[in-house]
Amino acid sequence: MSKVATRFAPSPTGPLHIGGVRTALFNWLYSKNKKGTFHLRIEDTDKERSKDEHKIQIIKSLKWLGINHDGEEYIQSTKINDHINIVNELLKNGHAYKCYCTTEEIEDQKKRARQKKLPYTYNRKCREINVNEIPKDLKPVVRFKSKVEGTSILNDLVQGDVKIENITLEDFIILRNDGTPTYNLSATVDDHQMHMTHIIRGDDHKINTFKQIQIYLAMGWSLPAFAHIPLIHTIEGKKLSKRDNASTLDDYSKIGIMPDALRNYLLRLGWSYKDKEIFTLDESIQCFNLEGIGKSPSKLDMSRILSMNEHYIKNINEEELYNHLLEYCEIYKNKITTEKEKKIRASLTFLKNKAKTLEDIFNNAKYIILNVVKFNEEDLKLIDDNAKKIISEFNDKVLLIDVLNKESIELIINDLIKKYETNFKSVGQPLRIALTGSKFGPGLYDIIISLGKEETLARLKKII
RNA sequence: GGUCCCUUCGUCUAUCGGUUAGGACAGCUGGUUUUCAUCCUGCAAAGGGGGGUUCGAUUCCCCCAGGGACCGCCA
Repeated sequence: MSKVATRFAPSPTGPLHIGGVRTALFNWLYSKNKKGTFHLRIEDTDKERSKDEHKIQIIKSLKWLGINHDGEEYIQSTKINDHINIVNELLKNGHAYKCYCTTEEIEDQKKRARQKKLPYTYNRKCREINVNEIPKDLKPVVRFKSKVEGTSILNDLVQGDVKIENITLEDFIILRNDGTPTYNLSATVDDHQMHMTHIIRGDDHKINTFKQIQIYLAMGWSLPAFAHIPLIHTIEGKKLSKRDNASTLDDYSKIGIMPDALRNYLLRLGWSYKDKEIFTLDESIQCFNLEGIGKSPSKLDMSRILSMNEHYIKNINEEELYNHLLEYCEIYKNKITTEKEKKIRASLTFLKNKAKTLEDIFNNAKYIILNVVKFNEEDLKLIDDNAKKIISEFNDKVLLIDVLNKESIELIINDLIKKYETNFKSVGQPLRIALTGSKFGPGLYDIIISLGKEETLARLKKII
């Protein structure tokens, strides 16, 4: 048994979406579990739609998630000559033929089939074309001579044995009339030349697999194993498409989802290992297997992504969390300056307890990160004359104490509550607004301590 | 329409013929609490329908229904 080799083969015609990421993840995990290799192939043969920026985005996305490919990226467009050579061989050994039917002709047949409500397959007209019937002025396409009789069986590693009548497979085109090879041919040749042992891909490729197996057979190549994983559906139950919202990795990183959390979520979407929910990267490699992949499609559930992220926020060490936050804020929010760093680090323990995302942490920490406190009218109204009096008195008392800690602040607050015969809210809320510009956020004592005496007094002064 | 796949709480899933059908997320209670949360109690919530096989089916087989994928000179 040769060493396991898997690949992920996206086309750079759009940003990589979450379904593709999961396919990549499964391929990567499988190969790593088997101590094999994982490769990245860029299928950029659609010159019209392939964009370099998408290629870059794909590689960046995989890297962000911690998926690294072995070896160089395999660029499909550089192998076109190899593909064409195989087409010629297929032509030579009688497994393919030139087809002179025009697009108009084919379209017409399709239309007629639709009207009669019959399934359309190419009528194989050019299979046995006479030499003198060949139109001189037409450039032919090359079609693969599919089997007409018998049944093909795919021993799928996820779905089990899948049978199909060969007659339902049409003589698919392997070379266009402009001389370029098509997907099924190129992918097969590449997989063979890359020595892939396991092809793990979306369920939507199943028919392609039957076509591709025929090419392997015609060339006398040994077959890789195939596994078709169920697709991810939207909440409406439809295949995830590039047009769907929130389906690229960037959409998730933008709201402060961390790569490990998304990786863990994606792992458990359509795959299970008893009741285990949380997998470190190493554990996921250790535990991953094809048997655990479910057969039915699964729906994307944002609240689970969020709660997974929350779990990681609360459980990874704070050094690591801080680094994630630093990077996140720099890219999407406001950069955390070095002088703020100390304060943020010291406050992370309470900041993170109120957060599901890095964005939540940022929002909770805004009063530290931003230099200016922004107020809104509504909240400002809550600081009435009476409140100002309390704030002013609080200010005076803070001025007198040396050590600002929970006990000393609590003492002052409690005194004020007693003196004004009121409750915590009417003392705490105006103070909170004065200091942070918000009714919500971390605990008041935490806010004051994190700000420090000097900054606290400075902010209070602006209100009173 | 043809071919293929799928079907357990709202969602992700466990169960590999015998269970009070388990867990997680979301939901709803109650408690702690300094706003908002966290945290801790608890509750509710599922085998699409019909036939078989079997002493016994969520589990095996068949049919039906529902959902999905594919049906490009895109990949």
